[in-house]
Amino acid sequence: MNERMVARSFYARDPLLVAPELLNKVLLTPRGAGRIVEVEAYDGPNDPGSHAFRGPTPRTRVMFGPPGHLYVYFTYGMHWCANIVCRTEGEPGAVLIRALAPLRGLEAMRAARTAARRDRDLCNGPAKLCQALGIAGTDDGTDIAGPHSPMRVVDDGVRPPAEPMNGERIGLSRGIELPWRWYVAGDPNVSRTNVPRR
DNA sequence: ACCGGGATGTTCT
DNA sequence: GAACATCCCGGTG
Repeated sequence: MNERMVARSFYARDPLLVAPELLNKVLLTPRGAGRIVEVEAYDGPNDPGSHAFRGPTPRTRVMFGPPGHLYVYFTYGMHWCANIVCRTEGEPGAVLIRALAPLRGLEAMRAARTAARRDRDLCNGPAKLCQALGIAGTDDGTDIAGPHSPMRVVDDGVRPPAEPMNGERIGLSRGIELPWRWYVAGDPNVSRTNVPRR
């Protein structure tokens, strides 16, 4: 199947526009690949739920850089989560990848995620997919939009859903009222469906 | 199925 | 010292 790489200009926009358009695109890594089925937008200085809300810190500096790079952060003392940086240098914004439908590298994913009892548990959460694909702190700042990036997003012809599911983001204490989570209706790899929609 | 609590350590107040 | 863009396990129904 024809795979077209998502260009940097795609990411150089408002994360609220980028997020739903990432649905059904494919995240490619050296370890495996998966179709993006759930995302959340984080709107930088306008968003109390964003790590960038209070300005840059050593941890969040990548989010203030150019678009098309990975912002990978460590949380709860054991988990990594991965975002794609949006907008442009000095104007932070990001899209958190929350779930993938595994496509390739299933054996490696199973080996990396011994707690997963079924394949749908391999990548159905932001930290799970990082564990499955081996994404960690060393990947913070990785360019995923360069001509030879080993990690990148491709469009394989499956279009984003015309009417994605949409609702409040998960796990936040601030900015929870903003409906900036999108996911593919009916996909079994979505982390949670039992939450408000609109 | 649903719910509650513990794990585990970096980041920022 | 508290918060944390989470996950896993063991309880109950």
